[in-house]
Amino acid sequence: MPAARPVSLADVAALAGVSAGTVSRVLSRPDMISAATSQKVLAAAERLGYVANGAARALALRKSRTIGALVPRFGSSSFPTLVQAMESALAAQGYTLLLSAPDHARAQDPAVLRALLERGVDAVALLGAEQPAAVFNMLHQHGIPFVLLWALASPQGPSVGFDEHQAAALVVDHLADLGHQFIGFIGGKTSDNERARRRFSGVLQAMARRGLTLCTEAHIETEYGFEPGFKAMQTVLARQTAATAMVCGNDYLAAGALSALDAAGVAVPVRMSVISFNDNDFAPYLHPPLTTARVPIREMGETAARYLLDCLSGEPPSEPLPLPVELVPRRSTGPVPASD
Amino acid sequence: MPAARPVSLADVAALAGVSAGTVSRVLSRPDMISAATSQKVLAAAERLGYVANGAARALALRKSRTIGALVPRFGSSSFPTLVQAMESALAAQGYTLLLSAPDHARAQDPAVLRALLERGVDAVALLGAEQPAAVFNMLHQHGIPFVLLWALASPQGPSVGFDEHQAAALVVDHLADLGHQFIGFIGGKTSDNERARRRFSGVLQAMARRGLTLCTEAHIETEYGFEPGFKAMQTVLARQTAATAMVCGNDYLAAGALSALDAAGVAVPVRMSVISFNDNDFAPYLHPPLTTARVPIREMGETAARYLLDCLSGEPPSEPLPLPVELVPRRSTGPVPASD
DNA sequence: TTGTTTGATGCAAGCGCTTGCATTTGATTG
DNA sequence: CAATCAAATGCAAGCGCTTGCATCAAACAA
Repeated sequence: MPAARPVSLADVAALAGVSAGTVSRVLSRPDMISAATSQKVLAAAERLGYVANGAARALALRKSRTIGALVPRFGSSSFPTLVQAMESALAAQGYTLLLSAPDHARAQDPAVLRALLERGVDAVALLGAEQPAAVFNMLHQHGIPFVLLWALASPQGPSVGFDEHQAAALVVDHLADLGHQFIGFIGGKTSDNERARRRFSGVLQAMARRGLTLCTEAHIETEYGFEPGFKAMQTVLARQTAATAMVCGNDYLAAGALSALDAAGVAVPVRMSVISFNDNDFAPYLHPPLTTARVPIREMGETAARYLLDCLSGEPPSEPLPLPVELVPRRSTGPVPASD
Repeated sequence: MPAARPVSLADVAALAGVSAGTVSRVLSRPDMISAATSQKVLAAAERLGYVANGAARALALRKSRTIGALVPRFGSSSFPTLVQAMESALAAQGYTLLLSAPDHARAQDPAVLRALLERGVDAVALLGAEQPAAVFNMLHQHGIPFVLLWALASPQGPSVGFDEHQAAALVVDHLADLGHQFIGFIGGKTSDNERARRRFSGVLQAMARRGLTLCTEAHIETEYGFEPGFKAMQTVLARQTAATAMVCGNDYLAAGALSALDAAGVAVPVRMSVISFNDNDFAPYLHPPLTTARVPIREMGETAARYLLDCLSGEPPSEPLPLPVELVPRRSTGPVPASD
């Protein structure tokens, strides 16, 4: 039997024989109230199955203990991990994560942010530093704390991320140290993905620093994902390039590539090395286990949460430091094949 | 310069020279208002950068256009896909998903549901049919629509899911048809996972129906995940069982198992077949590509969203039908090896 | 012209909770 | 015993939005 009208503070107050104000205080500042009354009130609340009305509280308090996260669709990517880490860290402080996961097309739409603000979030986390001006305006106008995820030292605002160049250097140096000179790259679309763009330019720079150049025949831009990685690798194979190593933009692409290599009977790493970025959970279980630059995904989520929480508690948080990246050498990379 | 006080309806009204009520109507029932006033109001709102206060609206309307989802931590599993599908379907109708992802220990804690209710969700989706009575009580008392995910025709309430027995039959029949008689099983902990339990019993029943029995030597229960799958397979291998096929509780376990088999030099499917459930995105890219029973994960999310939305729009939704499962044969299964 | 009708707006009462301030009560002190 | 004080509680004013009802002004009919 659905309650006709949900139990309100006033109901509890009536049952306990006190005023609504008192009930409110029992619930939020128990030390202000005598033990005896507290008991009564708590008992009444319990008996009635009272559940506070968050909207009313948010209205009165002008805050909601809710944090908005604006992270594009996380079909095949590392975002779920990131999101979960945030959610987890926030929940520990009694905050809730309001998740907004627009598809790619709407990810940059200020209307999405607006929807989040309407829900009354106290702070928001956005993926990436490249947001339309309208977004930053709205944020500032509302005087709401925010943080940019997977970005580094952005002039746009506080960001939590890691050094893409460092990650790229890890990857390229590893290959260079193994003697590879002809290196290909399968990456995400630089045209519509800020992260893919930074990753690519990082790799390019790292190669330049080691006196290497990209094997343009073996360079493909595609969507992120297993299938695209598979296809891209097939294409590269068909081109019979000189590349002895492929760096992939992320582990999804790499997994696809490894699969294509396997299907084509190309031994990894004997005839071709494969390396990538992120170290997603499946990386150690590929064939062969994938060498990859571990990127601090979980840590980004946690750091972002902590930063926002600090903002809200009035502490003066300093901009989060870049998080560490690290090469995880596994068996998909090896010395350059003896030239035949 | 953060606005001292956020722009309110009244501010817009003042600027536009109308009453607050009118502004409200312009925003929600535009057809009630003359075009001229609408223009003025909209312009004023625009100029002020007005963003509605959702708490106030929720308070006045007694609904929030927010749906709560209670899904345990989704570290390594299919839940992100499910959640995203829901989010996506809800967003299309202007609803927001409020995600609550407690860790395993708290997943059953009624306090978590309570938190969701406090946030004023209009409906909620829960993972699994086995919830504490307190949870169902709270739901009923609040007269809030809810749906059970990944459950089937539960007496507890409306559920969206698929037939585990059918899925198990698909898997077992496939193996039986290939001539396997000695079959092992690596599954999740039946003691604390309702889904693992159903999966296991489904497999058992399907085997019985085909006159097969579980190779108990090759039966291991463990956590879900790559690593546990890897370890479990190693254990099975060490036991030198007669099993010629392993069914795994999900693709994560199977991927770990395949990796262990590969490391041990056991050819798949020549010397051992591996099959599992779910058809996660990485399944086609394992070595070898994994035969698995595809389970309607995305569809469950969408169906749940639709069901809840129907409830809220006052339509009399019928309990969702079981969704289809399907075997996806790939290369990790093959005929039983010639006995040596 | 005057009485009707109708569409467009204004008014004001909540929605349930928090909180500053006033009040009450019992304890404490001179 | 009266005066003083502190702790505990009640009161009531919002928080920003929606909406039923009253009002008002054109537009129309008579």
